[in-house]
Amino acid sequence: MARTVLDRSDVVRALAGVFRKRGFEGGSLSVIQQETGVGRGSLYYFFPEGKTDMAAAVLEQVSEWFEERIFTPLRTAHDATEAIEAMSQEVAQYFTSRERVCLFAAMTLGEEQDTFAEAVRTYFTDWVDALAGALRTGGLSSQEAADRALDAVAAIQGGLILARAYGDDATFLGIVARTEQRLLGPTR
Amino acid sequence: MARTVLDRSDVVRALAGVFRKRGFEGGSLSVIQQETGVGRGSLYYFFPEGKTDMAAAVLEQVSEWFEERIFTPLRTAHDATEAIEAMSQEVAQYFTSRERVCLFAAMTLGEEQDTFAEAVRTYFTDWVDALAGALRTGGLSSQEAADRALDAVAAIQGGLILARAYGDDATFLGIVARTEQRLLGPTR
DNA sequence: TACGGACTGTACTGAATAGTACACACTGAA
DNA sequence: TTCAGTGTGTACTATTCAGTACAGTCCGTA
Repeated sequence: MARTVLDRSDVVRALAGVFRKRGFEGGSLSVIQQETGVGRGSLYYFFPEGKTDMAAAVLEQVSEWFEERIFTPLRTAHDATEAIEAMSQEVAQYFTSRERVCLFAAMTLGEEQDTFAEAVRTYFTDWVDALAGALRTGGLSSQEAADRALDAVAAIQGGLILARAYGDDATFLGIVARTEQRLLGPTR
Repeated sequence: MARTVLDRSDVVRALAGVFRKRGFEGGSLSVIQQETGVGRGSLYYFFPEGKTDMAAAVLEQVSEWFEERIFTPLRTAHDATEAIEAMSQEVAQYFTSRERVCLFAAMTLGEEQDTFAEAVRTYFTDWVDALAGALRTGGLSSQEAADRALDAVAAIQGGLILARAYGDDATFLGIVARTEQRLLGPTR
């Protein structure tokens, strides 16, 4: 009976797509089955705990991507300006190619809130802290760096909401560009 | 059999609470019944189309609140600074007393996206346009006003996400305060 | 060739789901 | 005191849901 053989990370990628489109609660097992082409058997083989396991795996994959492409570069940067420009570019490309949805932000809503509270907090604090570190490297005070970093991450997340509301990438890209300017701008 | 008699706006307010806590998909009819104390019969009496009707009614009520307390004051303001300070205060109080959830933002996710796309777009454009108008009154160029207004609304929305992620109102209030400063700050 | 582990599809179960039907109860007006 | 209108609670249905069970299949190794 077995037809196509997939490995776990393929399934996780497919799941991420479903969750981005339909939300975590909206993506029922039947929908997941249909849209990923992965059967019920395989789904429960890979994720014995069901949907919760699936969401955790997806979040972990997203987390790894950000760690590798955003957080670590920010942390190890010698040139703050370069690092922040790189972040903007990566972020812009990442979200415009993924339905303009941040799955961690989506997990702050609804029932699943509690289940993933810690993972969500870690994701955002990692981002904010890494960015603040780069800003301090660039010569900002600790307080100023922390504030700007927090504001920047908020602006990006809010930008995604507006981009979805407007059905428009340009809005998001504009926000990211101005956020970058503000991060690199002079102290008041 | 009938016990308590409610009117529609009470029910809508109760529904808003449920949707904020559990999300739109998460709030099943049984949960809604239980948490609002409104029976199935009444629910379908007030909202014949079911959950879609309920969500529409909730969004309309939120919309009216913002129109009255935020958008109209911004539009009719003579003193831009005052109007923007008032907006900050209203927004801060509104969201901290409502689970830090913007229901319109929540509707940009998941299945319900398409159903309410127009209402969501209207809500955000109304806000951004009203704010941009106030900024122009304050002496900013059209372009600068539009950019700052968009960035401010994005910052507020992103601030809500971070506040939920951190389980912390202070984060949100800080973001709102700095957003206000940026709105009122000098042109570069 | 045989065998075990990794993987897959399908048929099933009990619980929960949205929505319907309807009898009932209050209220104000005639 | 009747009556219509506005609500309200409950029992019901058909559907969908997450999760289980299990037989079947492919692949690498010996």
